[in-house]
This record gives sequence, structure tokens and C-alpha cells, in this order.
Amino acid sequence: MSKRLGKSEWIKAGLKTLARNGVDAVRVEPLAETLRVTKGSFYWHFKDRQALLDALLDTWQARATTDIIDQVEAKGGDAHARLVSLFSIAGHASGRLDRAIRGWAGHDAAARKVLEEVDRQRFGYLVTLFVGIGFSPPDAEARARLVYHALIGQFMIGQTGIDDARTAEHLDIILPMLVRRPAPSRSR
Amino acid sequence: MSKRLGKSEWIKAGLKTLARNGVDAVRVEPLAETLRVTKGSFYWHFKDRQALLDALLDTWQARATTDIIDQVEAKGGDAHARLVSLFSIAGHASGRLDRAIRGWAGHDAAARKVLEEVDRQRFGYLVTLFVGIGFSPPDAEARARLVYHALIGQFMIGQTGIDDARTAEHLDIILPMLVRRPAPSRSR
DNA sequence: TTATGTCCATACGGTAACGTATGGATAGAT
DNA sequence: ATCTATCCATACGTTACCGTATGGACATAA
Repeated sequence: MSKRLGKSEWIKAGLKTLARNGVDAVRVEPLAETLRVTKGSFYWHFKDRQALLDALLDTWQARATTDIIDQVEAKGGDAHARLVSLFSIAGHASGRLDRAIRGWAGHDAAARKVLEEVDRQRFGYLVTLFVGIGFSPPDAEARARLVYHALIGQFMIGQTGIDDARTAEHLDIILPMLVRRPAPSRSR
Repeated sequence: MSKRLGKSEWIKAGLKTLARNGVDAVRVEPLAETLRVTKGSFYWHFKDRQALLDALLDTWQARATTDIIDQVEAKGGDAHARLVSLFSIAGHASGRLDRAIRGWAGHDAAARKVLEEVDRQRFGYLVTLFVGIGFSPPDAEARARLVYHALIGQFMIGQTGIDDARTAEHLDIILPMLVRRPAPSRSR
């Protein structure tokens, strides 16, 4: 047993403890132990700890943008249907990794940069969705911003104790509100 | 010079570096240096590092709930006006400490517990606001949940590069949407 | 002044992790 | 079978921090 391993195994393990315990917990010696290997292996594959952290960031960036969006796109439907899919999929995602990255970005420039880029892309996707529904760019942007912030907030809270039934009920209330055309400036 | 200091100075410094660099950065020796003191002082005031962390959590909990809500209440007005105040005040808050605590809560049970309690209270306040506006409990809850998640999301993103003008514009679009009565199930 | 309690400096031992150096093991090519 | 590149173990020196022990400084009350 005990086959040899490559960078990918280290990255995989790194992402796991990153999601579970935050950046400061991804240290090479503890990681080596979980992989049943010594750090000799690590320092063959990586220059130093920072190199692994960079790799984690890269891997996450590659996934983060596409992970959810691709699922939504795969399901198809019109813009409205995609919005529904998005809420459903994002609602069931764990978000632990997202949360860890966001905590990381709080005190690390590199992480913050990657995160900002991911945020930009995801936000952009949301805007296109609302535009696709028929909103003007400003209306679409305002709604996209609200929704995107809310999704992040949901990830950060980590769906503790909120049952699916209630979530569905809330969605039935929220979605029509988000999608309805703005009131035509009623005179008073 | 160099007066003696008490617990509060340590807590203050602790909160500062907590906000700036996360929990794992609040260590006693570096902290002692910023306070121009040695750890001898620290271990006189605190049992150990964990005691300080607990104190930080307590201090934050005491502030977090009231900080924003009290400001909103102080400004007065009806439920709708308070909601506007809330957006304005929360929008200008830094949220760095909130972000750090949330990152901390990602991998620490004590922090998570405190955070959940704070979330509960703040969410509850939002619900009363929407109920005060005239929504039914389910409608109020759904809206409060969306808004609370969005506020958290905004804190987490940390208003990078979003100018106030655009924010105000978005608010003008979002707020009416949130407060408008639900459509009376129009027949199609 | 002296005594007492409060606060801090210094010195120490211990631990966890970093990164390096070096040699051994294993697999695939020749 | 041996050679070579790849991958890993071991041992080492170093740093940063934790927590403790102990004595000294300083203020205030007696």
C-alpha cells in the first residue's frame, strides 16, 4: 500500500482542511500526517507553504465561478427559470469553502484579489439573468446586487437550523417580488 | 510615561488585530509588543490566551446586537423610516470585525454560538420592522431573511469599489420593492 | 516610613511548525 | 540487471509562540 502521490492530493487535502478549519490550519506537517506521508513529500512538490496556499486559491477560483453557474446553465430554461435554479442549487451548496476563503480574504491580499474576481463574475452572471427577464440595466443591477449579497449571506450563515420547507415558502414570497416589474411611479 | 494598563486595553488591542488579521493573529506576545509591554502584564490580567479570546467574543456580542440597532432606534421614525436608516447605517459600517468573527465561527464552536445568538437577535429586529410596516408574519419573515442575508453579504464583500451614488440608486430601486404589498394573486 | 497589594519585566522550559540537507526507496527505460 | 528520474523518510537547525516562576517597581493606606 501507500502509493506515491502528486500535487493534486496535497491540494485536495489542503482544500479539505481549509474548508473545515480555515487557512491558518492548513499547515504542512499536520497535512502530511493526514496523508500518511512526511513533509519530505510536500517539499518535493511545493516550494513552500505559500506555494500550496497559492495553488488552493487557483483551484478554488477555477471551480468557484463555474461550479454553480454551470449547473444552472445545464438545467436550461429561460432567465426566470434559471434564477429559480440558482436559488435552489445555491441553497443546497455547503458554502464552507466559500466561507473559509472569505475569512482568508479578510487579511490576505492575494485571497482578496481572487475573491473579488470571482464575485465580479458571479455578479455579472446574475445581472444578465435579470436583464434576460426584462429589466433595465439599473433595475437588473440593483436586483442582482441584492440577490448576490443575500446568497453570500446565506453561505456565511451556513443554513444552521433553517428547514427546507420554510426556505421554500420564503422563496415563493421573495421570487415574485424580485421579478415583478417596478411600479410605474404612481401619482399621489 | 508608560502607564499601567488593565484588561480593557488588552481587549481593545485584541479586537483591533482581530478585525485586521483574524483570530489566529491575536497572539499574546505580538499583542504585548504593540502595547509596549511584556507578556508578564498579559498573564496577570488573563489566565491564558483563550481567556482573552473569550473576552473578545463577549465584548463583541455586547456591542454587535446593539451597535446598529440602537442607532436606528435613536433616529426614530416609523417602521419604514427605520428600515431606511438601517440600510444607511449598515451600509456605512465597516464590517471588518463582523467579517473576522464570522471567519472565526467557521471553525470554532464558541464563536459560532455567539454569532448565532447575535444573528437571531438582529434577524428578529428586522422581522418586527417588516411586521411594523404591515406585512403578515410569513411575508415579513421572508423579507427580513432576504434583507438580513444581504446585509451580511454586504459586510462580507466589504464595499470594495462600490461608490455611494450607485448604492443610493440601488436602494431607491430595492426599497420600494421590499415594502410594496404582495400582488393579490392576479388571475391569468 | 513601612507595609501591602497591584502591575510588570525577565528568564526559563516546552511545543509546534517551518524549511533544508541528504540519503534511501521505487519504478520505468535501456 | 542496472541506471536514472522520481518520490519520500529522517534528521537537523531555527523561529515563534505558549505558559510559569520569580523578583522588582510603584502606588496607596496605615
